[in-house]
Amino acid sequence: MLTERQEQILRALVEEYIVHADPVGSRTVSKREDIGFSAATIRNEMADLEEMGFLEQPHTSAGRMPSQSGYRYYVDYLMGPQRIDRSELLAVRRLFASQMDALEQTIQQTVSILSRITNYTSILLGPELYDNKLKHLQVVPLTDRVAVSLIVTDTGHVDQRRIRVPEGVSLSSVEQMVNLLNTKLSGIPLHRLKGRVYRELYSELSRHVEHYESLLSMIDQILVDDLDGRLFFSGTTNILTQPEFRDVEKVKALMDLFEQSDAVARLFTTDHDMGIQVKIGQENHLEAVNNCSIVSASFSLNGRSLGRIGVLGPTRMNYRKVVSLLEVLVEDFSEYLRRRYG
Amino acid sequence: MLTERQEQILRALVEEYIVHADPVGSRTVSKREDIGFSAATIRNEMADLEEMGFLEQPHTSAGRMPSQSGYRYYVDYLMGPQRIDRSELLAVRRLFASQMDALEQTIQQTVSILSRITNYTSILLGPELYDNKLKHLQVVPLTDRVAVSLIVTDTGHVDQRRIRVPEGVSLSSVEQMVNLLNTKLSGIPLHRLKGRVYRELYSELSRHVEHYESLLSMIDQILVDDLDGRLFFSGTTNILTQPEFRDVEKVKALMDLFEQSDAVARLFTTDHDMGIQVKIGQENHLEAVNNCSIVSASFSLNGRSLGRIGVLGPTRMNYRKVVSLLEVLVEDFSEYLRRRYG
DNA sequence: TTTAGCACTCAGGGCTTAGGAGTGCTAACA
DNA sequence: TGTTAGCACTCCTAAGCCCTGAGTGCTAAA
Repeated sequence: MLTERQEQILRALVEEYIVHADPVGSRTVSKREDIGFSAATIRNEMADLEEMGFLEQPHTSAGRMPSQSGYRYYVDYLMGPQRIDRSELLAVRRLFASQMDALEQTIQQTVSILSRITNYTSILLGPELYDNKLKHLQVVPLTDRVAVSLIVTDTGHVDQRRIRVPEGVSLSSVEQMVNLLNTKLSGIPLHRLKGRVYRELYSELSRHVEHYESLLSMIDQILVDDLDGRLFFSGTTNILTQPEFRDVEKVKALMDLFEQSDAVARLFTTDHDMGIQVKIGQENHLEAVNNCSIVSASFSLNGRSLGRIGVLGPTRMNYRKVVSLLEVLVEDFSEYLRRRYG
Repeated sequence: MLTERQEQILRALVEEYIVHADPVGSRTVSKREDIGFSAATIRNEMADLEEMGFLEQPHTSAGRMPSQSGYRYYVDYLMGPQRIDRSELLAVRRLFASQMDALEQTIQQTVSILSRITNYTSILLGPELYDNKLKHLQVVPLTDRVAVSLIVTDTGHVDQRRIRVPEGVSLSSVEQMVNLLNTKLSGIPLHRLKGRVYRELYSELSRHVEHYESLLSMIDQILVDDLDGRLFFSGTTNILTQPEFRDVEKVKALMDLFEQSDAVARLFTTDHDMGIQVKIGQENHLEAVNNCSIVSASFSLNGRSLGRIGVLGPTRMNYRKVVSLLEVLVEDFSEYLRRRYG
C-alpha cells in the first residue's frame, strides 16, 4: 500500500509528534538520523500521505500530524516492539513475586504500577466472579428481621449483602439451610448456583426444612446474579498533564466518564478476546474519548479470560512502549494467577 | 465591631459575589433592594471595609470581593439560616425512609444527594468501626496455608482479610478456636478485642487448644487495628464547573489531593467535635484548597460521634444554603442511625 | 528522480488603541 | 455632620494591526 519511503516518513513523523506534541515539518523529518532525503522530497511524500488520509494539517503553513488512520497504520504495521527498561521490568517482577496480598490488593498495585510507568491512566476491569467457585456460604443474623449473607469463593473473594429475613423463619431453620447449601453447592461456579438450587435442591429443601418457601426467597436474595467485574483505576490525573487536556471542558467530560462504570466497561469490550487491542480515537465511539486511545489486554486463567487491563491516554500516546509493557505485564499477571489459583 | 450599615453592605456584597463570581462595584450594591444608599456612600464604606481587611480589590478600577476574613465575618455573624427547597427536603427524607439498604449503600446515596443538591463535591469520613461490636467471626480456609477471615459487626459491616495459616495448625483446631472466640467475644467492641484475647483467653486457649502459640499469631492477623473510617466521595467533578477552576493546574492539585485519603481526612479534623464547622480558604492549611472552603458536620449515635460529612467548594460558596442543608441532613442521618442501630 | 530556490500562507506574539467599569476626591446639599 | 452628585483618573479587556517565522507548494535545475 505505501512505499517503503512513505512508511519511513510516516513512522518518523508519528514518533516525532508523540514526543513533542507539535505538528511536524518536513525539515524536522529530514534531519532525523533514519531519514536520508531532503526536506523537499519529504514535502512531496507528505502531501501524498495527506491525500491518502494518513496525515492532517491544522492549517496551511503548519507541519503535519498523524490522522486517526495514520496512527492506525503506525500501530498495525510500523511500530515494532520496544525493550522495556530494566528497572521497570524489575518493578513488575517484584510485584508478582509477593504471595500474601489479597487478590484485590495485588490488582490495585498492578494498576498503579502500570499508570506510574506509562504516565497515563490505567484501568482494570474484572476479574469477573462468574467462574469463581463457592467455597463457603454463611448467614449471620443481625436482628430478627435482618441478616448479612457472606459468600467466599475459591479465589478468596468475599461477596457480602444485607438480606431480609422473612417472617416466621427460625434461626435454626436458616442454619439448617445454610448447612445444606454448603454441602451441596461447594465447588460449584457462582453462575450455576441458582440453577442448581432450583433443579436439585428444591425437593430436598421441601422435605427437610420447614417454611421452605420463605427460605427460597432468602436464597434468592443471597444468590443474586450481578457477577460483573469491578473497575480499578490508577493515575486518573496523569492525563491532566497532557497538553491536549488544557481545556477544563475535556477534563470534565473524561472525569465524568470515569464515574460511569458501565460506559468505561464498554470501552474494553472486544470481539477477539485475546491479545492486545488498540482502540484509537473515535474507534471508541464515545465523545469524551474522541482524542484518546485505549490499549488493553485480557488476562486469563486456565485459558479462560478473567478480565481486561488497559491504558488510557491521548491519541498521541506512546503506543510502542505501552503495547510492549502491557504484553509483559499481562503475561506475568496471568502467570501469577495460574500460580495462585490455577 | 462593624456598624449596621457596614454589615448590610458586607452581606450584600458577599451574596452578590457568590452568585456572579465577579468583583462587585458600589453601583451594583446600591441597586439592591435591601440597600438604601447611593453608590457614593457605599464607596466610602467599602473603602473602610477594605482597610479593615474584609474586602479586597484585584486592581484599582475593579469592584471589591470578600477577603477570607470577609467570608468569615459573613459566616459567623451575617448569613442566617435559609429555608431548604421542598423538593430537596423531600429527597433527603425519602432516602432515610428506606430500610433495607446496607449502611455503605445508604452512605453512598447520602453523599450523592448532598453533592447533587449543592453542586459541589461532597465527602463523608467514617463511620469508624471503633465502637462496633463483634457479631460473628469466621475463618474460611482456601488452601492449606491461606484462609480468609471475616468479622461481622452489629451494624452489619463486614471486615475481611486474607491470612496465612501457620505450619502445623489443623483445620479442627482453627474451628475450635473460632468457636471459642465467638462465644467469648460476641458483643465486645472491636477495639477491645485484642486486649480481651490476651488478658482473658490466653490461659483458656492454652488449655483447650493445641498449637495455641501458632493460633495466637493467626488471631493477631485477624484482629488488626486499622479501624479507621473510610472515605466516600461524590460529585468530584462538580467543582470543575466553577470559574475558579478554569486552570487545569488547580484541578490537578485538587484531584491529586482527593487520592490521598489521609490528607482528605485531615481536612475534617476539628476540636469542637459537634455542630457545623466552616473552614475557609487557608484555614485548611493546604495549598491545594487555598481557594476552597469546607463545610462539615459530625453525625453521631448515642451521643458519640461516628464520623463527619462535608461539602467542598470554592471559597465563593453558597455558605447559607450549604450550612442549612447540612444541618437538616445530619440530623436526619443521625436519626436514621439511631433507628437502625441505637 | 531528487533537490535547491523562491514566493506564498498563516498562526501567534507584541504593540497600540478605544471602551468601559469602577474608583477616590471634592463640593454641594439636607 | 452625614449623604450624594459630579468629575477626573485608573486600569483591565478586547479588538485591531503589524511583523515574524515556520512551513508549504511549485518550478526548474542537477
